Amino acid sequence: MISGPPLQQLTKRAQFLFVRAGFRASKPGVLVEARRREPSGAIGVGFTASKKVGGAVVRNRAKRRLREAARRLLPEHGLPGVDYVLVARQQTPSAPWPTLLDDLGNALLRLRADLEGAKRAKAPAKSTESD
RNA sequence: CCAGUCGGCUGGACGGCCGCGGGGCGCGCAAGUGUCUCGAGGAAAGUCCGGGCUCCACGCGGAUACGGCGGCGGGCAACACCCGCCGAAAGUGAUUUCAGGGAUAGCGCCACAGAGAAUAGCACCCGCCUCGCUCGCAGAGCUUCGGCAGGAAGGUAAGGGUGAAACGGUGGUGUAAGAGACCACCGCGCCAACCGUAAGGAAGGCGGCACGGCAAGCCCCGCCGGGAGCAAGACCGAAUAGGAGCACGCGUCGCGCAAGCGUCAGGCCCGUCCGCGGGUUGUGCUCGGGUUGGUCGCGAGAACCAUGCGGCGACGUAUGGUCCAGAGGAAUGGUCGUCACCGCGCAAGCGGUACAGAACCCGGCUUAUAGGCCGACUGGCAUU
RNA sequence: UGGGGUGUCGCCAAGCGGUAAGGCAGCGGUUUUUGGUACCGCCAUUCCUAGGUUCGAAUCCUAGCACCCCAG
Repeated sequence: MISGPPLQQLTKRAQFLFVRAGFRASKPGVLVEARRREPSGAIGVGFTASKKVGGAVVRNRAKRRLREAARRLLPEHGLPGVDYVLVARQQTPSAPWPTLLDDLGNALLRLRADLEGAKRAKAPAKSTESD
């Protein structure tokens, strides 16, 4: 595996709510939220699936697929010091595997652009932490 | 062979690559890492019952209230579960279903229709019969003298009609017409030889029609139930938080008798651009409570498998063998290929493979479930 | 884990054993030159689902489904 920044799992409700206030990118297979926690360090990642996705078996399956996809793509496309939350959608358990990987990859690229743009814009005026 | 009834089992297989949780062992100061091994279900579900376990309450026993259960016998740790039997109902049958105690303990309800709906009422529904009746009406009823019509009188409840249900049914005797008034059978009620542990069955006898339904309406009878739940509960456990006790001490200045308050100094903590700012404070020791957090509770048991024995069966028992998930955002997977099964298609091929995820643990119930397999039995047809 | 509640027309709802009120909306008509208003009429055959009790069930009982709320 490519050695990137270490992954760290988000577990607390407060951590999820923190990320919820950040950027988000929606694809048919997955909804990704991201917010910078610190300038550098571990990549935080959390997974969630609501009851809308299905029963317990289906939700577990969705989270397993997202976890596997994140394990492959996040060290390469994720930014250090940023927390990501992957939210399962209704197509997550049934979508073809390459499609799911594409969706996650595109979402991560989009968020990388958003995060870096915000960093530049935020540099002069430090106090404006909107969105 | 066709149709059906009941019971039981199963719930995809193999391989490549990359991974996950628990445990053992090795290496390592540690972080880790290598290796071996184990790793979801018949319903893990719904949370509807019964228990174990833990804490709380409680002198013992009983009663009331409330809730649950309700044929009999057995099984079980226990049960609302299971087995066998009895009764009732449905089906040609195998078989299935049943909250299946009490309606002379009492109260309540029975709409509409109908004459009448519950200590029966009796007669003003249509009727039937008798008649000593012919009053009233415009008609001193009409008449072929046989009767007909009417009725406000009497008898009757058989027939029709209403209703879910109408106070026994069918046939006969009887009668003016009728009526359990009487008779036979059936039904009903009471008693009952005998059989059965019992629920219950029942030969037979007696009575003489008298006792409608609803208790998943209130209720009565019998039996059962103390409450909460693993977020139970136990242990560990910081500081500038904060409680109690003991010993020591009582810094500077101001006010004050003192307690105390303010101030400065000192100690400690936080932030820091290292200038300082903010907070807090007698010192030491001991004890107890306790938030975040951590550990335990947590899986060798009403356990599973095989065989024998007892029992119709549920089940019990003996011997031998096995160790079998245990997290805390929650593991047992992701992906690719081959095969199996099903559907579509001439074919190549394409699509699909159920319901569903342990969270303290057991015994049941209920509900969901693609497909496949096995056994027992019933009815029909054909053949021998 | 424990406890409580709701489900009736497209929407809001009454009804608590005896033929399913009412309002809004909708449809048709009358009035009006037209629209609005007003008036009249129509609109529930599975009362969330499946069984059962009863002569009779939206109502009573049992099981299930969906949704909501409360406590820790």
